[in-house]
Amino acid sequence: MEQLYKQLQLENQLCFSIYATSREITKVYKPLLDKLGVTYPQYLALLVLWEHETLSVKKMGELLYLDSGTLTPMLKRMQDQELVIRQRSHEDERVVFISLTEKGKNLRDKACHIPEEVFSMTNKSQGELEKLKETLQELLQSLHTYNQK
Amino acid sequence: MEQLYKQLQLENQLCFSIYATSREITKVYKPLLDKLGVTYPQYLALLVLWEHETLSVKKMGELLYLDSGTLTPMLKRMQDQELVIRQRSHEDERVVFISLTEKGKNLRDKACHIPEEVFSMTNKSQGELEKLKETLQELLQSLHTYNQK
DNA sequence: CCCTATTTAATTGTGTATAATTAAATAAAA
DNA sequence: TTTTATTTAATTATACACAATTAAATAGGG
Repeated sequence: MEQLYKQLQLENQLCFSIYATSREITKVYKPLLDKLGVTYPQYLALLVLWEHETLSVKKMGELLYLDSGTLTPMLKRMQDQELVIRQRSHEDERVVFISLTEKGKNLRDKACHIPEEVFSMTNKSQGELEKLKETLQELLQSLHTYNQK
Repeated sequence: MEQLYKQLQLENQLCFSIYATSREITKVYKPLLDKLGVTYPQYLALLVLWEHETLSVKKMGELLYLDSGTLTPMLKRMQDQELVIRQRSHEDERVVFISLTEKGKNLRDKACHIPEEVFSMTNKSQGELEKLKETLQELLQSLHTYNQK
């Protein structure tokens, strides 16, 4: 039983180190994203829109692992800020396409230097972070596949 | 500029792989924690209480990297479920101590097997996950120190 | 063609997160 | 001792997250 209790110690929880690190990263981004007027999840939406130009809500949800309960209100807030346009498909009225406004497109240049600024806070080498990212992407795939079943 | 745009691709974002993995892990825990009647953040609170018996809200916040705006309402919900007791310190009326009820203590035995069940979903070796945890703990420390300044 | 199943967003309700403010209590300085 | 600064929770307001449900539209089978 002692051995089992030991596995419940906070210090031994990989899940907690991921959970806490994720929130600390969001805090590092905060002052940088405040300059752009967006939150961290909104920044992720911009990343995929800068890459894809136009996306359905469903496709964005697949890329970001978020569902419509999260995306719909968030994208409406981004529409209010005139960062994105939401329009229903004519071919299939169930589908809503999201695209960038000029204002949304222009934020890309202001965001360019964010990755290196965040990198400088980590005290880690590029290689170490690259390795970490790859391990997490594999883990993410395993867990996501399991959660889909 | 192309090089800078490339760094904004979702696939190149370590931050996103941490963020998405964290949420997928929470989903893996969901059915296991439903049996105990708690959420994932509530489970983290139980982990530290099982280790420390009694804690102030401040101390719990330091351990979990959460502030009173998150903990106060969460601990009130846990009190409503009769998992914890909240009582103000007599020495310093600003301090609120949190301790476990019998019901809260007893959940420990039901939680014992959760870590190994989650482990089995990862498709990774113990060693690989241990290494991942250590890297993340170092990163967490760097980011937290930076966020405190 | 009609019925059923599926797909897709939106909505609703609950539970975190966090910044900013408030309020109470303690400690420290003048 | 009186004032000032600090500490600690609680409160408030905003923004995610996600499960579950709803509603509309499309697709597929008979």
